[in-house]
Amino acid sequence: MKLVEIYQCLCDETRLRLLNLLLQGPLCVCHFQSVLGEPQVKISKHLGYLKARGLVTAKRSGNWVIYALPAERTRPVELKANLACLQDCTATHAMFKRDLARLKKLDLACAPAQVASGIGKGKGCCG
Amino acid sequence: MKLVEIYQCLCDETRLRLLNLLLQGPLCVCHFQSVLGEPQVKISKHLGYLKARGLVTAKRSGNWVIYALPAERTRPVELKANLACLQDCTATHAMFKRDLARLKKLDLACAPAQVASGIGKGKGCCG
DNA sequence: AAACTACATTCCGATACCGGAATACTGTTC
DNA sequence: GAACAGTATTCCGGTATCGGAATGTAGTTT
Repeated sequence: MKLVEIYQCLCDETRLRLLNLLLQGPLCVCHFQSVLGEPQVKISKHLGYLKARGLVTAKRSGNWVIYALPAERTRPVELKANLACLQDCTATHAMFKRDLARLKKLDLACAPAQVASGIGKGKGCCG
Repeated sequence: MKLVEIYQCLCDETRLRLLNLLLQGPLCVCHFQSVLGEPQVKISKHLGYLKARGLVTAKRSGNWVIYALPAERTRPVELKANLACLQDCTATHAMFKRDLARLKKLDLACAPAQVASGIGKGKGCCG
């Protein structure tokens, strides 16, 4: 993974918000939609951009697709460093804090553990 | 200074190389040219890009223009964090290390202290 | 003031990115 | 299998960026 490619992923505000949320753990697309309040196509395309460059992974689970940061052990050093830096920087900014607050208010009906156990399937995810 | 604007400055390889060099101290344009081996217009435009966004400062000194990172005390937190992160990341990459090695080999005839004292004026800068 | 050095800007074509509308795809429910 | 939910992709216009050639500008030397 080239350093400049990491920065290319970080140079869009929507992607920064997505990654900021992912620092809390895996999430499905509808969570991003409901937290960011942006249209589905926009979210999906930016997630695709990040995935194509290895900054996130995706796995399908029923109707939903769960996005996550790569496992910590497999993260290149530059990515670790920049994610840590990003977390520091977002911690003090209103928009990012607001996103995290909204995330906590979701019931996370399709959070990975619950999806795996079958809870929430077909019941809708984020209302 | 917005976080995303910092990343927009970091998402080009030439600009990463320029900033990596500036972490060592102020430099004039001809130093960048001779270290990077890139045409003048390319260097100048990227420095202009960084200057327009506040990541570097420029002051003229005779024929030369000296570029520098903003004074440490005036650097926004996000910039400090990202410059530190950048320095960590470049420290282990061949191209960036090679640039630093080349920089050390220059006699720095127009280095700020020497320019201020009049040494080097008109004698050419980087040959 | 003419010639020169160092640097910036303008003009141009090529490419990448961004956002939205519409459509396609995948898996589930009835 | 038809309808549905969640997600991805394609098509499109607008805009930003990038690099190079040519030209412009500021300051210096002679």
